Parts: sequence; structure tokens; C-alpha cells
Amino acid sequence: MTTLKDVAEMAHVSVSTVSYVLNGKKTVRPETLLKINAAIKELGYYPNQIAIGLKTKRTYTIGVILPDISNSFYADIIKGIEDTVHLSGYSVILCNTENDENREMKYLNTLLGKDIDGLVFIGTGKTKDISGKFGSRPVVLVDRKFGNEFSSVSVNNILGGYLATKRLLRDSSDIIFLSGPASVNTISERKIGYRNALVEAGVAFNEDNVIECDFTYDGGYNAIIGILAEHRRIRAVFASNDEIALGAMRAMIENGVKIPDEVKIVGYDDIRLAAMYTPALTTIRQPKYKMGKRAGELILDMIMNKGGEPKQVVLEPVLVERETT
Amino acid sequence: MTTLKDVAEMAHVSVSTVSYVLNGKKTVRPETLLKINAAIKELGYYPNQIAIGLKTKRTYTIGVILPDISNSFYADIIKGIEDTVHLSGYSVILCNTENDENREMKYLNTLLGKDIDGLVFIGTGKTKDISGKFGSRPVVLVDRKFGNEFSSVSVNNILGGYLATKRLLRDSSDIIFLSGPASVNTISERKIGYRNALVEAGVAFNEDNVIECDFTYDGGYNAIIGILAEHRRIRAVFASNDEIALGAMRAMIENGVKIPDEVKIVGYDDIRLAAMYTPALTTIRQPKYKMGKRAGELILDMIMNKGGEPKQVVLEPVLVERETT
DNA sequence: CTGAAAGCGCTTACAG
DNA sequence: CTGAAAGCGCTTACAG
Repeated sequence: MTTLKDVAEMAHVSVSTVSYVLNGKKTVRPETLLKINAAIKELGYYPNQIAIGLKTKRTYTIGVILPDISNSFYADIIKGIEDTVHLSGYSVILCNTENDENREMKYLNTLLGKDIDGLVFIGTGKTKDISGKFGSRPVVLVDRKFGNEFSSVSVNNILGGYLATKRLLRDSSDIIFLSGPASVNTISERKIGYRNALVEAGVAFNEDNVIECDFTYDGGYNAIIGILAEHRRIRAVFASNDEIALGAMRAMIENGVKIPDEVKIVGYDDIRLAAMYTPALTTIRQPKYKMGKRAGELILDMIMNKGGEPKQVVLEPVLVERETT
Repeated sequence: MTTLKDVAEMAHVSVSTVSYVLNGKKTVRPETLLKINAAIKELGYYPNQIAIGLKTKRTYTIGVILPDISNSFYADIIKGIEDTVHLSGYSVILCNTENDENREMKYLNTLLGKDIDGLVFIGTGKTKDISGKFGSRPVVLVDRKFGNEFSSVSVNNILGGYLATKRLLRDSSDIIFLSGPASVNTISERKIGYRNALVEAGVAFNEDNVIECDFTYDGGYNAIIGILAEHRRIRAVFASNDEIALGAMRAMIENGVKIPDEVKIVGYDDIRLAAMYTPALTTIRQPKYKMGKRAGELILDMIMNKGGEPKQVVLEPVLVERETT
């Protein structure tokens, strides 16, 4: 490894002077500039960021903690983050929690030790006290919130639920809501939107139409099989994510239910699959990439400006009409 | 930030001694151990990894360069990597090249400056000379190879193509191969497997049956529309990835072609979608997560053992039968 | 315009 | 069993 010292010796100047030209903080005589640049090139020198980090307390890395990178929702978000911060010279450390709070705690500690400049946190929801740990360091929450203590970027889930339901209401007032676990914030908000749309249309909200199922393809599949077994007629379904919707569709197709002729369906998320399915799924698109992009911008801003007031960014979902409505 | 020095002062010992207990490298008297541990707890001290890295030349981070994290193939691989290296205390830096070689070069330099302990490289294929740059540092290539200079983990694509074709041969000897760009190594290998299976079955290889299309859903869709326009009868299709297969299926469904009654289809990759589609897609599964896992193990091994001979790991794909055959 | 020196937070021979 | 000291590769007042 060649160091500043090597460059300095070859150029017959002091390390300070080399450092000055590297950082462009002071003016040096053209001749010495030439000598130094020649030495740098000759030696193939590049600065050691670890040493710089130790001195300056800037590591140019941010940590991203998320539940599961193989879930395309999070993959798109981190892509948005990485794409924007890398333009400012920042690297991102990927931390996959698998929704395990122990692992989450471990990452939090590791990142602290690594002296990251900022953290983008999409938590399991089990660890709430990151405030203590991350003290003064910039943190932005994505798709999550704990009060207004931290900056956050989220999307308006109430609006999403409302848009989906309103679309379905054009064809039927009997709408089944295939809900994920109600304990998850984003889900309960979508339910509020669902309810709001119903009420606005003068349709009574009926708790029996809300079916809580696993947040998966199989969850949706089983829920519909269950309803069909009761010989209950299905006219419209709002699924709280696309995988549930796809599972539900599968159950209907297997049972000869025609989509969209007999049943209309709206999903949530707009994963890649949605557009590729047959019939293509109408769904509520979440601006995943943009969520990441805004989070990246926010964290960069906080790093540059040493904090400031926490900001809450709320993005809007949009209805994407395809073949299931 | 509390430092070793703070702990030392509070415990009335030297920093060396504190360092020794932290690293467990020397035995200390039980009393001083107690004092030190008390001070650590009291101060909430945690070691600064940047300083440690500067001293020891071990940063406990590895870099992962890949084309696109929002592609589930790569997402699964990096998940495999992260899951395994984090168990040994390593963090991973995510570098998304977007298949841009300039960006790739930039990442290579950044990672070098960050003094990473190892690199997992899934390159764009345009940068070939990482040998020079990464000199002595451990590198493992995934799903790529440049000679045998580096360690690598790949999957047997010839076998994959062979397995797919062989399955299709049970129903028809007229098999269309929807190929991605032939310039990509993995694709041309699948084609060899396709050809081998044909020859083995005594079926003449016919170049007209190989249709090069975009490596996307639309690519598959357009290819089939094209064939149908020629009034050519289709009996079996081997698509070089699942998205192409899904696009192809869509084109067939729209044109009233029955799957699998009239046409059998086999895809490649086994992306999440494949199992969720209706009909569910028969495909060649690539052990994506395992590829990442093995890559993680390899890099860890190289870091621990300071190099050694490069190893070539070749994994086997498997045929997953579902409803399109 | 340039350099000597201190220091960032650690580790690790070396000495006692 | 414990400590003083040098050093990892940089940056940055301070002095000239």
C-alpha cells in the first residue's frame, strides 16, 4: 500500500503539502503541484478512506437496515437510496434483518461501531429505542414512524385504501377486504381508507367483509377457498398486497370464477408480477424507488446540514388500472 | 463519543490493559477485569471500528458489486452472501452498477479506498482488468468467469439447457429456443445444452428454431407474436429465462393457444412469479441463494487463510415441474 | 507557499 | 499482570 508519505518523499515535499493538493484546500506553486501529481500517478496512489474517516469523522457510508432484500418492495427502495447517495460519494451498507429483532440490534451496534454518517431504517417494529443508540446521528425512517422524533418518508396508505375501494365501488358495493395482519400500521391505514370510501358512498361498513389472512400468496388463496366453501358470492376484492391478490385470483380461476367478468380485483404495491399476470392486475402503486430516492436525499441533507428539524415526507400512491377491473 | 482512554481513566488503568481485556489477548487480574467491565458498562463504551481497521488492516467489510439489486436473481444472491458473512461479523457494501461500466470502475476505486477485506464481483462484463486493481485482495466472481485467475461460483448452464430440452423432448421434437442475447456467456451455454439434448435424442439441430429476443417479458411476447404471424405451428418452447417464458405465455393465451395442451413450456431461473402464475411455470431452478452462500463462504475462507489457490465452485440447476409441461 | 507537529482511537511488541 | 510508547495513514491549526 502506498501512502501519503511515499508520495511526499518521491516529490520531495512534506506530507502536509501533498494532503493540501489532494484536498484542494490551499494553493501550492505550480511546480510543486506538478511534482506531486507526477508522484501520485507514478505510484498509483489513492487515499486511504479509513485513515481519513478516523481523522475527519466522515466515513462516507450510510447504513440501510431493512427486513428482506429479496422482497422486491425493499429491493426497489434500497436501489433508490443507493442510486442517489452514490452520486455524492456515499456507500451503503446493507443490513438484512429477516425481521429478527436480535439481528436488528446487532446491526445497530455494528453500524454504530463503523461510525456511519447516517442510517436509513426500515425496522421490524420490535426495536423502538433507536433514539438512544443513534443519538445525534442522522436517521430517516422509511415506511415506518415512531412519532415525529425522526425524519421519515412514507406513503399515504389511507389514500391508497380509499382509491382501491372507490374503484371497486363502481361495480359493486359488496367488497371483500383481504387484509394482512391488522397489527401492521400500513395495513390498518389501508383499512381506514377502505372504510372511508364505503362510508362516503353511503355503504355500511361490515366487519364480516374484512378477512384477515397471511400476508402471502397462500394467504390469499386460502382465504378465497374458505369463502367459496361457504357458498358465498364474491363480487369484488381489495387485497392489501399483490401477492395476496394473486393467490386469491388463483383460487378463483381454479374454481371457474371469471375475472373480471364475475369478480373485480384490486391489489396493492404494483410488484413486477402484477403487470405480467394474466389477467394483469389492477393495483395501487407504491412509489418504491421514489421512497428510496427521497430517503437518500433526506439523509444527505441531514448529513450536510448537521441535522435540523425532522422532516416528514409523505408520498402518494396511485391507482393503476389493468385487466382485473 | 467515549474512547478507550475514557474507560482507562475511569478504571484507573492504562489503555493497553483495557485493550487487552477487549480483545481477550492477555490475562488480567480479576479485580482489574471487574473495574474495567464496570467502566465500559457505565460509559456505554463500544470500540471504534475505524480506528481498529486503521491499525489492523481488517475492516470486516466486503464489497458486493452487481448489476441490479431490483432484479430478484441478484437480490437472492446478495441475500445469500449477507446471511453468511454477517455470521462472522462482516458487513456488506452494496454497489449497484446498473450495467454501467463507468459506475463499475468508480465502485472498484471506492472499495479499494475503503480497504475492504474482500470483493464479490458480478460484473458488467465490460471491465476485465480487476486483476490489476484488486491485486492481492480476495475476489470471488459469481455467475461470471475470466479464466481461472479468480475464484468463482457459477451454475452449470449447459446442464440446465439440457434438462429443459430433455423434458420437452418427451412431448415433441420440435422445440423453439427463445434465446436471450447470444453474447452473454450463460445464454450461449444454455444453448449448447439445448443442442446436446437434441443431438442425443437423434433430432437434428435447426438454427431456425433458435430465436434471439430481448431478455424480457416483452421480448418473449413479441417473439411469439412474430411466430404466430407466420402461421407457424408451435409445440414446445424453451425460454432462456422466466420473464421471456411469461411473455411468451401471455402471447399464446391472447391468441387462444392452450397451455399445456397444445404447447409445452419450460422457463429458466425459477423466479417467484413462476410458481404464482396460472398456469404455474415449469422451469429450471438456479440455486440463487446458495450461489450467494457459497460465495460468502469462499470469500470468508480466503480472508481467513490469506488467499491460496483459486477455487471454482459449480452448482447444479434442477428441473422444477409445474403446470406448463 | 510550505513544513513540523499534534492528534484521530486504536493495537501491540517490549520492558518491567 | 500492567504500562509507556510507537505507529496505522491521514488532516489541520500554527508558524514561518
